[in-house]
Amino acid sequence: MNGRVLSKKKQVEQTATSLFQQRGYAATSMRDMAQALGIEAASLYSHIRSKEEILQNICFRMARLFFAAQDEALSGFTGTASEKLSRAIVAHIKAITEDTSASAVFFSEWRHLSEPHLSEFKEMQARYEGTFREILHEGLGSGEFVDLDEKFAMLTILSALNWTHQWFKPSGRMSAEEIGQRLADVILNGLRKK
Amino acid sequence: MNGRVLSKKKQVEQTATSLFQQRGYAATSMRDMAQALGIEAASLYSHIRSKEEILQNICFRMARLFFAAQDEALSGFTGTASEKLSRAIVAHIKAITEDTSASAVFFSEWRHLSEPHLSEFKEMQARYEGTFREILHEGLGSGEFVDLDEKFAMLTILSALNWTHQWFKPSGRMSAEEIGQRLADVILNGLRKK
DNA sequence: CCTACCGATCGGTAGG
DNA sequence: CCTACCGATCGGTAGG
Repeated sequence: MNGRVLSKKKQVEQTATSLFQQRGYAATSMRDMAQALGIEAASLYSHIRSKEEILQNICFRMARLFFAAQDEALSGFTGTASEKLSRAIVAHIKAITEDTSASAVFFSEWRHLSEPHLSEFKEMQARYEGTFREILHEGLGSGEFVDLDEKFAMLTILSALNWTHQWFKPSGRMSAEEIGQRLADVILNGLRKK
Repeated sequence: MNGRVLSKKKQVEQTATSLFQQRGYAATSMRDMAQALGIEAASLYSHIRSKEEILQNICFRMARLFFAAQDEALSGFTGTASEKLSRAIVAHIKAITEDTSASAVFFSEWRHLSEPHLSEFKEMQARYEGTFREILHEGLGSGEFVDLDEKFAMLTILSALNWTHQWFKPSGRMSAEEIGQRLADVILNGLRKK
């Protein structure tokens, strides 16, 4: 166990993340995972308790990443709603790019969580989105933003951001921060040149 | 068979669409569908050839809807890139709102298509997205749009549009056309008041 | 980490 | 549209 070699449990989770991303949680069998790792299906249970436990770990670890990035970007920050929105967007992209595969699973597979995890997950999601809604509310109240339905705008912004995981390559020309800044810029100012 | 009663085959497809949307294709069993329809699983095969055939019908029917709306909006139309983009966006939203459940399945479950349908689907998807890319290319060349990566911008715009199926209610205050226009407006001009 | 195995469930067919 | 049933595969356990 050192920094260069992942623990077997981490290896299992990483392999599972990749397969869940490619085929979806329901369509990935324990035997698929075992084969990808070169072991027998039954051996997986030395490292994990159940298939769903892996999904839980992926989803809640990503949720923590999103909250940590958001908190860091906003706690103690005072500024206009535009500035806050911009910081929240950059933080969101930063969290996505930290693990694009886990993000894909987080966004698409959480519905396969069982109770009580499903309810807990939805609660966290609502809380996270709430921060965006508050920023939009502030900007609408101050007359900084154009007249828009808060929830409508929040969902549209987040869905625009959430496909970043599909094409982000850590080896690409732009850093996560640069991509986040450009996205924030287009969301605030639009595609059309002034 | 008249206009008021759906054929049994259409009933099966509609029930399947709803279940695929809620639980995903892989997690929906033929027995789930049968139960929702009040018949035995084996009886489904009087109306459909296989589970995947249903998915194929949903995905390719939606694809035809998207193309038809796009063609109607753009064929023979001459105008600025902004105007074209706006029309393409309204058409896209119109197609989504015609069947939000089928749209959800179209967007999320197409990866479960088998060959050769999967390749055909991807080809159509690339062709459809290509129209958006061309419009962006035109607007970038003419200096109408701010400097952006074409593919990046195309994917971001479409992902912002594609969550409309999540919250659109035909009974809501805004029509599909109005929603499309507002989305086009925000994409072109941004959230920030000028 | 393996062999051996469990009961449940899967998509689908035969024959009416 | 049903009963009866098929072989394959599922997540998971016992015991080493």
